[in-house]
Amino acid sequence: MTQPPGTVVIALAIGEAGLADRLAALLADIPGLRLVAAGEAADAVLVMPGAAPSPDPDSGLTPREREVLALLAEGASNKLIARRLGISSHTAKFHVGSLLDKLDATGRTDAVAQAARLGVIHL
Amino acid sequence: MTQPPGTVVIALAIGEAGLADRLAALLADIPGLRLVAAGEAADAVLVMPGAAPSPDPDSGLTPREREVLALLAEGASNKLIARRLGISSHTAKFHVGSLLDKLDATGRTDAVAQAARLGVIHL
DNA sequence: GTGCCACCTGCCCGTGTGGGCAGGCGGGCG
DNA sequence: CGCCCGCCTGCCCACACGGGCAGGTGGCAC
Repeated sequence: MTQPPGTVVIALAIGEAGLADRLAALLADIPGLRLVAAGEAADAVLVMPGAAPSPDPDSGLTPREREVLALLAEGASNKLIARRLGISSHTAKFHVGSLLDKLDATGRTDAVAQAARLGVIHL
Repeated sequence: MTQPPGTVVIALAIGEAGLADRLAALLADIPGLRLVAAGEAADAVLVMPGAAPSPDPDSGLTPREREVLALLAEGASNKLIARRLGISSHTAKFHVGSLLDKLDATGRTDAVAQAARLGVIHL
């Protein structure tokens, strides 16, 4: 059987049999798209929703704190954060302190690591 | 617009724009299947294959440097690192400095973030 | 009006950080 | 032997950081 040029090959990695069967049936006769065969590489994979990275948890951070956190994750000093956001370094430090409290971190380094672990930021 | 009973809702989590567009187009006109709307839960998610974390690149770090990096990622100070590894804080600082050089980081916070991005450590 | 929240600002102080300088040792290799 | 590498150690210095204290404004809800 010849492969139509430009066909997208999809693998099914769905643990729920009912959903897997329904998806297989729905995708079976779509021109330009087909299910992966054994031993073949797929272009994309259908998985259950829980397998995707969790959405950013809120963590109760204010918008400003999120801005500061993003700059922290770039290794920015308080001075640089202040300059970037157009605020005083004292204010930057204030927000850093709030982040440390909310993320239960011992310092900025720990805050960035913890935020990444929690999925609050993506490095 | 009423929802047809039993429609499968699919979310697209494809980083490659070309592939994402093609999949969106292919899936758009399938009866019994539709793409997820904003703020809506999906039944299944289409992702790129091989989304697993890349293997740890070596990055040319010595064993000691790796030990220090792991402690850095816990937010440890040089003093704490020294105590943990049974060395002087000067030596701990020396290794931190080497890490900054090798990871091309501006400081310890940047080193941890960069190491995580590179897959050298896992947070 | 009051209280809460987010954001802003300044100062003080002790500790931490990063970069520089110096030195050393042991092990492996040519 | 000399060289390289990894690891260790000390000192000096300027700057950064974190925690504490104090103050302020504006917006919003009750």
